[in-house]
Amino acid sequence: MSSINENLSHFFDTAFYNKNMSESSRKILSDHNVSITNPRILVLEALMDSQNPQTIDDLQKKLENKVAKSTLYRVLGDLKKINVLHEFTSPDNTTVVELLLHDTEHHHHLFCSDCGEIIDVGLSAEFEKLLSAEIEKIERKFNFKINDHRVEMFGTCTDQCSNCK
Amino acid sequence: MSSINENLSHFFDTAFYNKNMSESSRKILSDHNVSITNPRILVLEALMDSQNPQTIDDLQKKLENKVAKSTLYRVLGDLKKINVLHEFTSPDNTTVVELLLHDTEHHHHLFCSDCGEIIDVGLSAEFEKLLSAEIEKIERKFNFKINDHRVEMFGTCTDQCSNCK
DNA sequence: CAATAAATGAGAATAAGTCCCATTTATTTT
DNA sequence: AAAATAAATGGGACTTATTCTCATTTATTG
Repeated sequence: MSSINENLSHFFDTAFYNKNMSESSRKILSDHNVSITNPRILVLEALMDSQNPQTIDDLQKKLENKVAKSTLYRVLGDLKKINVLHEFTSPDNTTVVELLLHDTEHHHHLFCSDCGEIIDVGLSAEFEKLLSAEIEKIERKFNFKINDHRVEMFGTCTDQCSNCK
Repeated sequence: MSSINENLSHFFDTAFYNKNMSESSRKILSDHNVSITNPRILVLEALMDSQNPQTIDDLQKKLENKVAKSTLYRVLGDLKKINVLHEFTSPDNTTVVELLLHDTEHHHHLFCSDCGEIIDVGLSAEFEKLLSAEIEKIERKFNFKINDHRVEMFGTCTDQCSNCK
């Protein structure tokens, strides 16, 4: 319905992942040889609850003290280690975190300075090709091996934050 | 000599800005109706000392306690307010800061995960045009007004960090 | 040059994130 | 399936970056 979900629907096998979040949390853990514990399942469920990046505070609220702060940070670290979690910082310097469920979901971020919302954005395949070419030039110029990139876009939603929930 | 300086030389009117850093610091302040004080001049000089983004720690070392920590943060805030300073966060979650001396110096960042260095990178004018077009599509799709963007590239320098000083 | 306003220094306060260790939970072995 | 072993957790102490407070100093204005 919303353009956000529409835009990102290809990132999820929705039928699978939404059916039973506990089940898919377990699958993520076992697929990566990480032991299945209650706190890990709860954190994964909280992460799955939203497709866009969330703050640590968002997560803590959802978890309602069912997971200790130290455990939350530890679990997030575990998920980063197995590459299912991406952590970055918003323009107002808040740490945000998002699940990466497939390697295919390369995307970028759109930041609203009014409401703070962060929206995942895919760019066209043609543009990504041009960007890759440009990045190859940079690799040669600076003698770098570049293994990832991201385009950040900063602005404001123009109609009463309709995109921002 | 280094490819970094060569790449960024157009960002600076070197003859002017390097001649007398104290003079140009004063000019920056008076141009923006900010009162000229010693701490502000010292911080601006420390910022001018490097063309690439620096950590707060770098600055504190250069300033050798000639400026109080609270004042340093306050001055950085002042400089952000008048839009001559850009603050962002590196992938390892360190706050970095760089002077923006002209509006013309739109650029992007290349992060080395080996040595932590951050390098300013300009992309070709043709590519920037294509990127703008792509961003306009995003504006329409999400009903956003986008006023800035940045491409972040992540990788490692391949020959013993020759680029990284 | 005096009066007023603004900026600074030093350290206390806050907040995000990490660390430690005794207890609990998962896994492996028998 | 129970015991033994290994791993994970909770809770709070600790660390570190940044902000805040306020008495003093420095700049600006009349």
